[in-house]
Amino acid sequence: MKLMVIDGNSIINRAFYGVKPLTTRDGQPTNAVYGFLTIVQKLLDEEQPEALCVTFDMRAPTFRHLAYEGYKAQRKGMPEELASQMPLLKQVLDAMNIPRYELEGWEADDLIGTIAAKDAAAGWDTVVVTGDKDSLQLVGEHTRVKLVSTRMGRTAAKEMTPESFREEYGFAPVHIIDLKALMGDASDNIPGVKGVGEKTAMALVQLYGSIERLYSHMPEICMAPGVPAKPGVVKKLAEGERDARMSYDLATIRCTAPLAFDPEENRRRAVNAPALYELFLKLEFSKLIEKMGLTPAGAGAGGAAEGKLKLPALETVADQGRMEALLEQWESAQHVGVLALPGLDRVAVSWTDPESGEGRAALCAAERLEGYNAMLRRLFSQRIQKVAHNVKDLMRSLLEEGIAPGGFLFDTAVAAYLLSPTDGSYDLEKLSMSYFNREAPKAAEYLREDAFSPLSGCAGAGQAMAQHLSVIEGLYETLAPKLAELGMERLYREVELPLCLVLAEMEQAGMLVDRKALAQFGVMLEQRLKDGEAAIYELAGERFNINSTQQLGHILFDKLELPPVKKTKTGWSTNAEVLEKLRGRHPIVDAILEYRQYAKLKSTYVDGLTKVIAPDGRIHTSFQNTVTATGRLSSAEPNLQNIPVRTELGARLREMFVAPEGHVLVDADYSQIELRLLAHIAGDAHMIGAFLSGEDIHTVTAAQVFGVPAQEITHEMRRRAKAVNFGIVYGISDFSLAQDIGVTKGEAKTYIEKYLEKYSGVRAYMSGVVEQARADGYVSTQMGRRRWLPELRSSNFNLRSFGERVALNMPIQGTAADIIKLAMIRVRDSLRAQGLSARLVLQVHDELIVECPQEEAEQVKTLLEQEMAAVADLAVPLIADAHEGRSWAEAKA
DNA sequence: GAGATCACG
DNA sequence: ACGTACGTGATCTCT
Repeated sequence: MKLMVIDGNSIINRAFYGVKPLTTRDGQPTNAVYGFLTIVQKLLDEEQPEALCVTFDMRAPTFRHLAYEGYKAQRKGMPEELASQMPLLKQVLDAMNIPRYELEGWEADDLIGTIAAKDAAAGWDTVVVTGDKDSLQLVGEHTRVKLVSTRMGRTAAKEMTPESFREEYGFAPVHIIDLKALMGDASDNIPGVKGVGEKTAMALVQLYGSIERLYSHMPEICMAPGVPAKPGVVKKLAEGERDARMSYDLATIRCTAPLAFDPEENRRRAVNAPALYELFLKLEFSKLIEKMGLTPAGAGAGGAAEGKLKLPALETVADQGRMEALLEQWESAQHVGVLALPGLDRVAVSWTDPESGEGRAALCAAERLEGYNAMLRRLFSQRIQKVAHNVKDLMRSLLEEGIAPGGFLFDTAVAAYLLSPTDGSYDLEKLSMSYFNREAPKAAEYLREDAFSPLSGCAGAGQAMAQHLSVIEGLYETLAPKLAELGMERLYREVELPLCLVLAEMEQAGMLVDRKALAQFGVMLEQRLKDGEAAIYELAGERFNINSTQQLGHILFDKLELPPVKKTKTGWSTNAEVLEKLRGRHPIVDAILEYRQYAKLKSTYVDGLTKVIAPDGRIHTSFQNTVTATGRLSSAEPNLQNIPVRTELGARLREMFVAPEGHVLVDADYSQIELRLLAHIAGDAHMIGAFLSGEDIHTVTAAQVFGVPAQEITHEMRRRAKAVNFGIVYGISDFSLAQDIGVTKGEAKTYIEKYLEKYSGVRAYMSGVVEQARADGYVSTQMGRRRWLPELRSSNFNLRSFGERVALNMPIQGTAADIIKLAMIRVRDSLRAQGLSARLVLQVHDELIVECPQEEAEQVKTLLEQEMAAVADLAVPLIADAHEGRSWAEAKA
């Protein structure tokens, strides 16, 4: 029989510092509780103990629990974000029917020791789970310790048995008390013997074991082999004997706490599911609810928060007459909800019955209805106001069917994204849970291949669509007022929503690819890869998988004995930066760098892109408008926003993106948009002046930083100034700047100081925006886009620093994103208004690409430059430059 | 599924 | 005393 006892305080601490901040909607931190449950679940799976309990300290956490967080944490005691989670954890444990023990005046350690002792007496084994090395003294025949550590959100547990302990320390576990008696433990207020440190103490304990034996052998000590021959060790030991004995007592875990404990009473029990469900709802642990299959008490009874969702009565539209009647109702309804399958074979519509006020829904299927296509045209015209989830995708489907989309009133996915852009995903199941505490079926219910096949009984699929429509309706009611409340209505109505159509059109347009040229390029790369591979095997003296960083590391650092430069979590780093440093030490390094370049180009670009060329010879990316934390778009399947350009060979890929016969590509990009926005937002007079003068900003900055006239700026000085400019926008540190441009930390620091001295408005902005963000809990762009920053209130230094850098960067990157989004809408509308057949095909953050007939090129260039520049009225000029070419490579120049 | 690497702004 | 720049997506290896 085996009992697992968890050191509650220690593990919740590890969880708190190891798991990124997580809060409920109203700001209650929950990361420590969540992390605790994850850690415990993992260990339970591993150990499968018959019994389980948790111990807690009955007073403020001891210093040692916080010791690894540094003295600041010690001094202040437990941070509020953690303290507030303690009662929550206890509630969760109670709901899970896991016994917990705490005793006035006794530390968790002592309780654990007592429990282990009672287990042993009852013939049970004990597994102690803690993050705290002090407990190692308990390790014995019937007691193991699992030492838990968390790094970067990953938990690892190291198992300590008498054998593994002895292997690591060279003495029996119980002598860890003697070790502490000698060396002390500052974090635990154990003095130890003055003048004896870890080295001496280890040697002595390995030699003598207990201090008892040590003191009885005092005279021989100075001659003993292995003991550091420090003069006066004997004297110090003699003088410190009292301290040693006192420390011994302090370090000893007391296994005699007055605790009524019987392992039998701690056998694992089923959780109290309704209670746990309520609690997890409160904590917004929807994933855990799902994983544990929890359901509310008396399912269907309905809690208070569920009132917002009403399941509409569903009908299946059977004939054209009924459809006609419905369309009329929808046209006079204030709004309807729509949910369509990707191919538009089926569409479900929800609305409120004007007479009864009841929720209704109708399901229309292409296969069953004559005039289905005409119905779609009417449903998706301006005359019916529609609320949908992921409007862009729906519009794309419509465009593919040749139907002009109109009358879109609200997009629940985009709204949820604007309200909280860092949530990762916004599927209806998740939103239903987080906004209404209500489970929704998985979209797969109706997206499955056979969802509506007569064999599988399609009633379930229709019901699932109806349920999702009820979530869409509920979200519309809930999110629309929230957007207004947070001042994002205009951003929503004038940017995000109209952008959906622009993006849908761009996706549908796609970019033409020169398939043959791409294939040829691939053949050339293939050959170089083959040659490179052979050369590398030759230089290494063996064949191995060059793509495996592990195997490559072995070759470079073990076999060829090159000096490792940097570590990763799993071994020695072999990235380009490292290899660059090893250049010249062995010819294999250059060969690998080259090989890597070819491999990347071949697999990601040549092969990757070839795979996704559509039958029309074009590549249709998907623009994601609910992904980034700053408001930028992203591009996926394939990503067309990271096509190579920085190296000559890579840039050849852009020759493969071409315009059709008689057409050209026009590429227009903003000049230094982020730095211009920094100047504008910070209101920095000098930087504004620099932009107004029209000089090269990096050269001007170099002149400022290095204190020499602009004419005397060298290439290297400009390069460094450019790095400082970028660094500032990212929330710079001297260390990283030094790393980036290859100077010492001191020099980097001087550059930054000089920079901020000259651009004092920037300095003021940097401190101001962080301070404001701390007060508000968020940062925002000029158009009101928001990013919440719970990190700023974290007591974890790294997280807090990250929050500060984000606070600096997001308003700049985000405003640039807002600007180009607005520009896209204006450009698209102007192209139409001017009757041009030119169309937008790509956006790459500060760059727009238009495909147009050759004869429209001049007009399009002017239009792009003007519209893009006119979007924002800044304290500095906003400039866009356009070029044309037969390929993207040509047009970029 | 996570980590390492590398492509872009 | 901390660890080291913002924002993405794709591919490959390895568990």
